[in-house]
Amino acid sequence: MNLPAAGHRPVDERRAQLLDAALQVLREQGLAGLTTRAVTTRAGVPHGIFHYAFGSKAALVRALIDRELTGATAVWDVAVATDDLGTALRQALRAQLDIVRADPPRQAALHELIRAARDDDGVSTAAWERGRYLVEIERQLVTWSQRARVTWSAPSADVAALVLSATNGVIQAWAADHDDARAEASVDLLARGIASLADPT
Amino acid sequence: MNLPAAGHRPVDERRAQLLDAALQVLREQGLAGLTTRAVTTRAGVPHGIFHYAFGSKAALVRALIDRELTGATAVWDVAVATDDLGTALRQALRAQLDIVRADPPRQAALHELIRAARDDDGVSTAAWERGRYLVEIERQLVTWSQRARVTWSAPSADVAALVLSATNGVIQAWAADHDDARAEASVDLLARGIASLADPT
DNA sequence: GTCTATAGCATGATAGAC
DNA sequence: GTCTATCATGCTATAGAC
Repeated sequence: MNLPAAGHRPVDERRAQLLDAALQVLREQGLAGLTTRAVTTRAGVPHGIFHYAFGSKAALVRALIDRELTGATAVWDVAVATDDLGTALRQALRAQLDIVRADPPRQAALHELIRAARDDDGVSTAAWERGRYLVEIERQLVTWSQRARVTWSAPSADVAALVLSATNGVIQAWAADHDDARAEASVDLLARGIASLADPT
Repeated sequence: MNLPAAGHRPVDERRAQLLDAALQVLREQGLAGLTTRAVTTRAGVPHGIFHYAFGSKAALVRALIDRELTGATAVWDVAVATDDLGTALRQALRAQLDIVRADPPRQAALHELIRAARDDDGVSTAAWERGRYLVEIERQLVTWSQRARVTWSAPSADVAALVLSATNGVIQAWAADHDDARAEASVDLLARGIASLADPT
C-alpha cells in the first residue's frame, strides 16, 4: 500500500492528506475544533505544511466544500419501482433519511461547514447548493407525475421547493433527537401530503 | 435615563449588560466572533468584568440560551380567525415566517447558538427545545381540527412533528435564499398538504 | 463586593533553511 | 519544490489590588 508516505511528498498529495484529515476533525470536533494545527496533527504532518499547501485556512475550507459537494445532488437520483405517486415520494424521502442515518457525523459536519461558509461575493453557499438540488428534485417530480398519470395542482418548481425544504426539516429534526419512529412517521405523512397536491389527468 | 452607568455597578447589572452585548455580537459576527473580549468591548466594560460576572464563557452561553429561549414557544400561540382548517394552518405558518423575516439576524444567531450548544449531560439543546414546541403545536392542531369539525387521519403528535419539521425547513430555506415568493408558495402548499391529512367527522 | 493587571496558552501566518 | 523554526496576535482565565 502507500504506508511509507513520509518526507518530501508532492504538494497535491499533501493537499489530499490535509483534506481527508480536515473532514475527520470536523466530524469529531465540529467547526470550532477545525484549527490548522488539529488538521496537520491528524494528518501526521508538520504544521508548516498547512500554509505551504493551502496558503490560508479559508482556502482549505473552500477546497473541502468543493470536494464534498461535487455530485452531492445525485442523492436525489433515486431509483423508484412503482407507478403510484404517493409510494414513489415515500420511497424517495425515506432514501434521503437513510443516507443521513447511515453517517450522522458526516451530515452534521457538512451542514456546519455550508452554513458558515460564504462565497467570495458574499453569496451564501447554502443558497447555491439549494438551487442545484431544486433542479434535480423538480425533474424527479415531473417524471413521477407522468408515470402516475397525474398533474401537479401547483407549479412543479413550487412543489419541488416544498419537498426540499420539508425534507431538510425532517432530516434536521432527526439529527436533533435521533427519534427513528417519529422521523419515519413524518416522512410517511409528508409523502401523503405532497401526493395530495396532484390531480388525476 | 441610565446613561451614567459607569464604575462599580452591582454584578446583576453587569450580567445583563454582557448578555445584551453578547446577543449583538452574535448577530453581527456569528458564533466564531463571540469572544469574551468582543462582548466586553461591545458592552463598554473592562475585559476582566467578564470572568467576574460569569466565571467562564460557557456560563455566558448557557445564560444567553436560557434568557432568549424562555417563552419562545409562545410564537405558536397564534390567534387564528377562521373555522377552515386549511386557512388556519396557512395563517399560523405564515405568522412563523413573518417572525423570522422581521429580524433575520436574530434567527440566525439563535439557530447557531442552539445548534452548537450541548447540555451538561450532553443532551442537545435543539432536542429539548423541539420537545417544548411539539406540545404547543399539537394543542393548536387539536383546537383547529375541533373547530373545523374534522379529525386527523394520523396521530396528532405525528402531524405536529411534521408541522414543526416542515416549518423549520421552510424557514431555513428562506434564511438561505431570502426568496419571499418561494417561501410563501411553500407555506401555502404546506398548509394544503397538512390539511389534506384531516377527514370530515 | 467590584475591578485591574497579568499570566499562560493556542491560534493563523511567514521568512528563510534545505 | 518542500519543509522548519519562529513570530505576532488574540484567546480564556486568574491572582490579587482597591
